[in-house]
Amino acid sequence: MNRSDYCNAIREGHVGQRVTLCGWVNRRRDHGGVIFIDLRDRTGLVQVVFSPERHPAIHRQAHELRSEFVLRLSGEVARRPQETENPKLPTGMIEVIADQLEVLNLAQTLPFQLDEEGVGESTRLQYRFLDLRRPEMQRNLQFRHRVTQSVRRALDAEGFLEIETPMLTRSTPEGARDYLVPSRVNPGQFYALPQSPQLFKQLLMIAGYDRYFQVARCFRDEDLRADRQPEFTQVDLEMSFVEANDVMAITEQLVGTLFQEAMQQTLPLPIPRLTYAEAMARYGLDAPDLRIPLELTDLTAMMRQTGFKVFAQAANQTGNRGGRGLVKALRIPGGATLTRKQIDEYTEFVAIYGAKGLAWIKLNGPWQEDGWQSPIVKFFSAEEKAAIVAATGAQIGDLLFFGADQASVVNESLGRLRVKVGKELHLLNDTAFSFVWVTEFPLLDWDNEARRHVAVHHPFTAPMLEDLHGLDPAAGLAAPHLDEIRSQAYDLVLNGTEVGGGSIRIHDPALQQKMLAFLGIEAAEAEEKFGFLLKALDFGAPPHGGLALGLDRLVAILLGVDSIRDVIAFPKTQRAGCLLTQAPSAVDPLQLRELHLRSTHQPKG
RNA sequence: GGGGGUGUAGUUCAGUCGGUUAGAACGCCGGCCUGUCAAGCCGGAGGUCGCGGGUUCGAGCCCCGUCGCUCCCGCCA
Repeated sequence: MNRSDYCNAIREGHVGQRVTLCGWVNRRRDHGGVIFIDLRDRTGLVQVVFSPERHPAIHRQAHELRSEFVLRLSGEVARRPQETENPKLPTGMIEVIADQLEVLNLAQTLPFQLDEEGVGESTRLQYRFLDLRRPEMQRNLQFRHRVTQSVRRALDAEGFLEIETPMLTRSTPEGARDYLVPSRVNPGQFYALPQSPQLFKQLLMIAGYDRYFQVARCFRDEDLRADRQPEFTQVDLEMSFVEANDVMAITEQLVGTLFQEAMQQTLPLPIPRLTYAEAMARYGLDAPDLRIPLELTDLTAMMRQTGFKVFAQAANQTGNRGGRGLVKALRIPGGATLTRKQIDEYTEFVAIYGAKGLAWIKLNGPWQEDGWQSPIVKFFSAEEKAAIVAATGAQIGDLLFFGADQASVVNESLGRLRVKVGKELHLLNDTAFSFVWVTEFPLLDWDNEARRHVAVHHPFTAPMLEDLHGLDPAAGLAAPHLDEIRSQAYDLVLNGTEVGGGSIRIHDPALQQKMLAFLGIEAAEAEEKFGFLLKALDFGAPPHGGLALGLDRLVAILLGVDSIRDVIAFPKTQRAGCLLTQAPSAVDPLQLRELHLRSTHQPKG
């Protein structure tokens, strides 16, 4: 007696047929006489009827059924009697009249009801195997499967080869903290779990595989967020003999295919592009949410001479990139209706990002000077007011927020404020999914703690060659124009979240050496840590580049769920623990000894 | 490392100014019930108020510490 159909497959066309179904008791409705069971499997529900007249023995057995018992049953599919159809169920026109019933397993009362909303996440994670039975989680993981399969089909069709790379690899400097694995065979030595397959995919290009992809697990030992797990999945791809445009075109085709196949939607292509500089100027963030029709206005030039010291000081502050001063405005159309309390809340909000305050002007109108309501308006001349209006396009009824500080603080605080206000005032346009490419990222960033430059993307990212012209690493690391070099790196942004990123890589060994020199990595150190890659570059490395999509984030956004934990079968908590298995855990001292390890941890006592 | 939120029945929550025996809904158990689909009606059981300490005649409530979960900053692409 094997299963003939999934529960949700039964339709009116089956009426009169015998079916055999397997599944869980979703709900029991025992009328004393007739008993109804909703039988559930991963596809959905079907109503099963136990009739005391037609099958008395089976009916008596059905009294003993409880929620989540596992059943196999057979019966005839029947059209439901008139007036008892349930239009809310896809199977609501029919029911199965059970004539055979086998209880495959019993179930204790569940620690939570599967159909209850808002069950605490701790409980759900502790009993994840039950949580995953819920239709919402079934939907999420089944959708994720469709996305993954769609990726495989699309890339296979474009000639990409799926190749696996090692999980036990070597620790490399730069980037995130590694998860380490001690080597038993090599005392005192450690593998690292890969932060990404970056170096291996470059080696595959050098090896001539030309187009590679992998649905790759990546590991980073950093603090968690709603969209960050210690292990996560990337759709990782790399191509030879390409430029940035080629990688972006393939990615757009890939995303377009998965929208068609998994979302049944046609994604408008091509995806619009912004340069990093433009994104920062207009939106303050390198991952702008273009659904929000608000933009920042740069007032720095016009504020150099103002009598308002806070603005003048910021406007005249010099420095590299994020360190220079900036004065910017964010215009909120109709924002004059915001209350003082709301403005105070926004002031607290921007403080999170280092803003020391949040200046504002309400344009109450009618248009005249005393229509301006603001603690700072008294500092501005009539000319300055006119210039502010002209630059921002402010109209009566609007509110202007201002940021004046070093550039990184102004951009981040106003950029985040733009998103928050846009969402809270429901200013989003009706595009459900808004993709944008952000291109021409800076190559290097200054790390104040380490007192050296670090790669914004990673050390193998190719610079834009025109920016490199005439630049000499021997000129020293403090050379101010190092900050001006752009890279051939690009991020894919969806609804204000980075869902992918990549670059054209350096294939010229000399340029790669120069790059490492920019980063303050000595030749000997480079040889020790990246020697295998440097050597490979000497043996006929083709031009190549690629990209990685954050699958967890992408799937979460497409499903409209707030946390990537809801699209991962067995996620970890914010403390990087698993409530189901209790990982991580202490281990037997013998295991440690085999690994040549001793813990220095002192338990609190 | 830092800031915010939170923890009361199996679950989701309420619990007044510190004052009698800590409540509700759902779930669970028992009974009744032949067309329900959040079935219905009647009855019942169920509590280490996260944990530890303190203040008090008296603590779910106040104070200190601690643990878990969560959001954010730092960190991380």
